Amino acid sequence: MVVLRRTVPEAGHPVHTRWNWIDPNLGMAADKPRARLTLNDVARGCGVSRATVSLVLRGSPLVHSETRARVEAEIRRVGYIYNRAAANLRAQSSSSVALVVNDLSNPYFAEFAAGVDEALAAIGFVTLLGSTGESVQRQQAVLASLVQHAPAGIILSPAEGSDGASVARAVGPHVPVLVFNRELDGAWDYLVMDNRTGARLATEHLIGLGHKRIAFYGGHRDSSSCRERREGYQAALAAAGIGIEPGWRIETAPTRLEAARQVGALFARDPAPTAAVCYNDAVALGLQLGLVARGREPGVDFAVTGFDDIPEAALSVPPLTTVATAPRARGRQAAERILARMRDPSIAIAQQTIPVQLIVRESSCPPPVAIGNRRHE
Amino acid sequence: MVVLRRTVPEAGHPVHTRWNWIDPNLGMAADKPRARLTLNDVARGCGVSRATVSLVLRGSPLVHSETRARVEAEIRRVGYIYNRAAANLRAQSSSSVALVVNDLSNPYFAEFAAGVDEALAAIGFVTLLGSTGESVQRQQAVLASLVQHAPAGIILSPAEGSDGASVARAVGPHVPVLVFNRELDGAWDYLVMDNRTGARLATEHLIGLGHKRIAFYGGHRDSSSCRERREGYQAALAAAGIGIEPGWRIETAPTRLEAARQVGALFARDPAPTAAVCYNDAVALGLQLGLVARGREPGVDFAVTGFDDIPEAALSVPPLTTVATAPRARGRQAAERILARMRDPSIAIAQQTIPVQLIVRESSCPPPVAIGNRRHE
DNA sequence: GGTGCGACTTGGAACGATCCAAAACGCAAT
DNA sequence: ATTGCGTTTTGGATCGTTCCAAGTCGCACC
Repeated sequence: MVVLRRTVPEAGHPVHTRWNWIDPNLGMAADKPRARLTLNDVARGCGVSRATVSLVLRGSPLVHSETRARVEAEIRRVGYIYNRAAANLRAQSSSSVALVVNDLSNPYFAEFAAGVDEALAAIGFVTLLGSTGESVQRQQAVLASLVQHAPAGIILSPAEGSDGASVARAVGPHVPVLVFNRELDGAWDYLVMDNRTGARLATEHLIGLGHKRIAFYGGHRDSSSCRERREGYQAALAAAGIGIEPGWRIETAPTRLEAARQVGALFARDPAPTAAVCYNDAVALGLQLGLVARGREPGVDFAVTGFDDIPEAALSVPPLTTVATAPRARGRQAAERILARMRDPSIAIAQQTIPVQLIVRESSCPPPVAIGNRRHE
Repeated sequence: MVVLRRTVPEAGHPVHTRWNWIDPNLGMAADKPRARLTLNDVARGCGVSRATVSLVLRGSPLVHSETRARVEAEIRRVGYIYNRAAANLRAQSSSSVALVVNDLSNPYFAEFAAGVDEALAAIGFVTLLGSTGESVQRQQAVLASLVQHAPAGIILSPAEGSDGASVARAVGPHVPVLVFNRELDGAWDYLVMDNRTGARLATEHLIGLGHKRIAFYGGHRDSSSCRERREGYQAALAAAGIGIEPGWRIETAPTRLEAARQVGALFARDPAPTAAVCYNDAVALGLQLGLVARGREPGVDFAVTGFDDIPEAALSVPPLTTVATAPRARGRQAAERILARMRDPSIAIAQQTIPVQLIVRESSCPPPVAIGNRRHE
């Protein structure tokens, strides 16, 4: 068996990867371990031709039912396994889709990946997984590697700071790409969440409860999803005639830990906000922890909303009001879209916007000053 | 482009899958969209033979440096993309590994998958993903589909209730399999956590703090990992001469929600336990929520330990004492193992046990009756 | 001026499937 | 016996790569 080992993942020129030369004979196993069975073996085994077996495998109506039965019996008897790579080579088709995510350990993407795989598996496709760990260099290497397996399409959630031109160069002109979750410069087929509307809904919900001093909490300034959510937040405030306090836009890494650490910034000046629209659920949960640590009670004297509706959101104390996007369904949708483009490459690229839904739970309470119907668990 | 659509995923006979017959000409795109470039195109483009280009691609020392430069320039110029499927077909080798997990949305497996992909990507392999959603039938279908892509090996975390013989039949005799996380009847290469030791360590830790009434909380009775952890728990109690109260082994689904719901069972009889060794972190976190809901304070008047050390464990209130198994490193380890067996199939199958480590945090406190140095945050 | 040799290069023949045009077969009608 | 026709079957050619044996080339040596 020949093994090619890649050395440097040349980030600059992903189209052409160099390998170490390894003498083919070097790793040769001494004994020939009875190669995998082929169409020919099956054909010989039951006295028909390759072509007939191939037709049987694909369920063609051309073969006589008697012949079919004989062939199927033989297939089962010898334990023949179809070689899809060979079939794809000849048929110039593919039966895989590549999924490249920036962070698999994020439960949101894990759910998304599960959705993609679910939809692909249903039609006999497989998912080629690539994870970039938010590194643009690894993303180039991963794309270069995946594209060599001739996937029917690529679903990409770009690493932060990705360059559209580099991605286009790595992927080449023949594979349809669906960009998910983040924006990428250039003309791409998109599947993006309606971040603005989501954040607007959450903010309007807080305004409706009586809040006037509302912060936007967490996320990176330069992340496109964060920017869009901030815009939705600002739009809602502007529409309600509420002024925006720049000091109430607090930047943190989008993790629970960082969000918990930065809570102090919310109360740096007087008057302090009475509610916060958070960048996502992780941040919101971190904020709740941080509030508790400072002696405040989220859902009672400070209102919090999140974004994503990750499984923990429903189980936190208090349960988190958030904006749901159903990542698994999104994964299925992404797979459907890439398959549609694969079947008809002439479909125009477009921007599909994912609808969002506000889920109201106990973390969003009226402001302490407002007297009224306070919900309690 | 020919599309084969699988109909019924025949669970019984996964070796031979039947497809609907679709007339090849039916879905034919009218315009021929300029096929992908091949070695031949590159060769013609710079006036050498296929063979030479092939040697250049694989970094062979046989080609003249001048020729190499010319070929590399041409490769870059036309944007040639290597067709690994064709290469694998000829070389009878493979550059992919299949990863089949029972539940991708579980952060533990997501981390594991990230580790696998990390290790594979480093040597230019790709990960074929398959997720079974804990369904034995889907597992058979997924295995049958993946094996057709001729992976170099399969890493399998079996769905609950898997039958070893069925798995062996679906996979065939030529692909090395590494079973992870769960036991599977038959002779397999294993990578399993040291569940007994982990639970024993946690239990001993609680005993060392002064607890005498310790429950085992959560998990399914018939899950092998749960059984092993229970055995470690029992071993520690027995070694300390503490009797086991059968009513303190409480069964729940291994989720946060279910664990939170069942808390009442812990306090059904008097005297009630003062501590609980939990099946895993999800259960432990659920238990903590349930305790709070009943007016008890975990880490102050009731001690809790978990298993897995998921990211949330460090961030819960109180932070969770747990047993760490470093899933990402386990993923890398699994990939290494499968690659080793791929390179030398004669390696004997074995059971590799993953070392575990007790991480002590604030959720494990001394029992309320014991007077002494109570830690506090 | 042949011979040998090292350094490169190259044209088929694979790999395991699909596709196509042609062949074989059975059977009824001429 | 021949023809025609519909149903089944089949042998190459092909997909894009790798491998191998055999090729070309330049040059030193006798």
